Amino acid sequence: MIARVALPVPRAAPFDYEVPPDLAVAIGDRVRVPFGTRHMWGIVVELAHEPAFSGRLLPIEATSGPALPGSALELIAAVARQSFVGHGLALARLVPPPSRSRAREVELALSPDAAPPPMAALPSPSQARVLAAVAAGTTEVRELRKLPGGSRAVGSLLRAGILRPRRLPFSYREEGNAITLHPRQGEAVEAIRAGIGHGRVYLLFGPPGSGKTEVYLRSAAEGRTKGTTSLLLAPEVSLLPQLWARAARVLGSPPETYFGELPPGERWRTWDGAQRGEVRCAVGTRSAAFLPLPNLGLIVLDEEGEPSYKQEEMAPYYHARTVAELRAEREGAAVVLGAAAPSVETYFRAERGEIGLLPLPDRVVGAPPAVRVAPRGDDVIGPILAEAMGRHLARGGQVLLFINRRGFYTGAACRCRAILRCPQCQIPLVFHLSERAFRCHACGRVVRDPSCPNCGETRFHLFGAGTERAEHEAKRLFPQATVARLDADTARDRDRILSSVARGEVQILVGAQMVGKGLDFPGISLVGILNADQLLSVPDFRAGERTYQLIAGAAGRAGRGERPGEVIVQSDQPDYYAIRSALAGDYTAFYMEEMKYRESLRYPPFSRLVRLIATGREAEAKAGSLAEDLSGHGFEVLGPARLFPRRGVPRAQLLVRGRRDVVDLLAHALPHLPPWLRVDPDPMWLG
DNA sequence: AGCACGCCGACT
DNA sequence: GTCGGCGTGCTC
Repeated sequence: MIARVALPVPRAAPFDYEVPPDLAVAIGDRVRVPFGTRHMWGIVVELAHEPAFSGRLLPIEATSGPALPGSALELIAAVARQSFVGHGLALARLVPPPSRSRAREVELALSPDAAPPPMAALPSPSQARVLAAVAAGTTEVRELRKLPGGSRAVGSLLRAGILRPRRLPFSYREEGNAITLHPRQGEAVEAIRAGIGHGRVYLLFGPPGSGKTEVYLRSAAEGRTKGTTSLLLAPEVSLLPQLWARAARVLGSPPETYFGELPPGERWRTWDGAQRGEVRCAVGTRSAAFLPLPNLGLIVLDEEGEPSYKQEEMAPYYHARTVAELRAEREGAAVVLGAAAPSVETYFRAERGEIGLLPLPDRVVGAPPAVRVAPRGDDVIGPILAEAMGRHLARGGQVLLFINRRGFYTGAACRCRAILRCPQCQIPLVFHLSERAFRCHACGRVVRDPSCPNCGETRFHLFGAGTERAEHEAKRLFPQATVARLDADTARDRDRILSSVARGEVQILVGAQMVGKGLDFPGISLVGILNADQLLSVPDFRAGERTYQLIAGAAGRAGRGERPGEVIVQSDQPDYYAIRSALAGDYTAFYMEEMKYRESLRYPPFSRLVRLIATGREAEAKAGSLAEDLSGHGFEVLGPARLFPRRGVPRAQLLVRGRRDVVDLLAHALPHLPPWLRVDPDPMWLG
């Protein structure tokens, strides 16, 4: 018997190995094979009787059992093809390696009113200390081990079943109360229910507070009665706790979780549970789109326009939406794309009837917020916003301040007009107060005592504002208020920060990207968007769309409870269409203007773009000759354009513009990618 | 992706 | 003389 094994090497085709007679190997199994001078783990993609390779075959050495089912194998093969990556490499990056999950947190296994443990399990003094600490709220195993005799006691208490690993990654809880559906919500659930098993795709289009989440969850519950499984995706880990808690309420049992930063053991546990058919519902971020749930009935992408659904840092480049739609085609799952501000491409498809449009016109949670614009001026928090903050805080409301940059000052300029840049990446350095140092947001380099590369000056004019400066200003203006900051730098405390916001212990929350999305805190009555203009300063064809999404999304956080909401957008260009229509909450007005712009410059959805990135020495020259080559084959090529170097390595890019089939045509024209070239179909950003 | 093989510059 | 630079090419 011959097994074809996909290995994590650039080449697309699998390698043939002999299956030893005493080894049981199936398609989708992870196997260890000799490869050149070393050994590698790969995945069996095919079994055959005759080898396709004429040389001598080596035997498979070992197997660690099923890594994924055949359907997921084919799905990943399709994604690998579209992103010009070898099947084995894509598998290695998308399928988690088997890993034992070690308990990081524990909880008491017994409810307080349960029967006491039998005599044999009576705790020793050190066990008693551990139990007392757990009862007092210490759940981290690392902490418990520090107690006298703690290391051993935790182990024996786990073995005895008195403690158990805490599986639920979030402490956030939501009080359960049944919600009656609005008629339009009911119609949407009914439509989605009919699409389960038929691979239909829907845009669930409704303003913030129109009850989209309830529709997703009721649809998942409908699927459950039909015996199908569901996958609920959110664009950001910070949105998972609430989605998880609400899913647990509506579905009656907590869903599984899956996202990139999950500890390896937990990731594997969810993945393996899914392929064994033990998972009926999972929540996660974009990588969860690949979870091999059998009998998949529903995939939801909440806030489908969010760019974080696209993997763009590392190959394989994929969009969770296209993965979901591939699964709709192959597995019959219904796909629900939920958004208040959908991507222009998706709304275009809905308008043309390519996908179903399910509108939810009315807000069912709270009243629409009053939205005002205020000049930005020189203040981080201008007088109009400050006045409103004082007013809302005095009435016991919570305030959310949104700013799209991290750090304290976002730039430093020398007398000689030079801007302080990262010596490796060439992008402007950002001053962080927490470290009293400059940081490069591309490579993470920390620069403590910079000097101007031009004139040697060591003093700089610092300008611009990020989350740290906004936090500082909020504390200065309202010293009696508790201010918290949530951005990538404080993300490891995300759970704690969000819980204290939910409990009302935080009056002012300052945040970047991650707070602008679907967070649902009834106590937040005022949202301030500190610098709406900064959003537009990105020279990119999606800048308008992004501006609309961020303003509409942040505004949607206001007034979800009893108190009427208020939104203040600081901008010096309030008449720019993306800002004007976002202030009015009028997506279709934005869409019409945006479509004129996209059509005039033939940007998506009026074309399809593919981004080709060359890296290494002579990147620009190589990209240039590739451009000539592709033009000669009839492709419309833009560029080459030089990019900021990555880790000191020069980069250049080309854009290829074409019709729907441009990716297939390119794949034909570039059967063997040189190692210095990456291909990113349908890029989110062009820079 | 690694790692070996291979052919040209400065060193004990 | 050789130690080592990293340019090509192969791994079932």
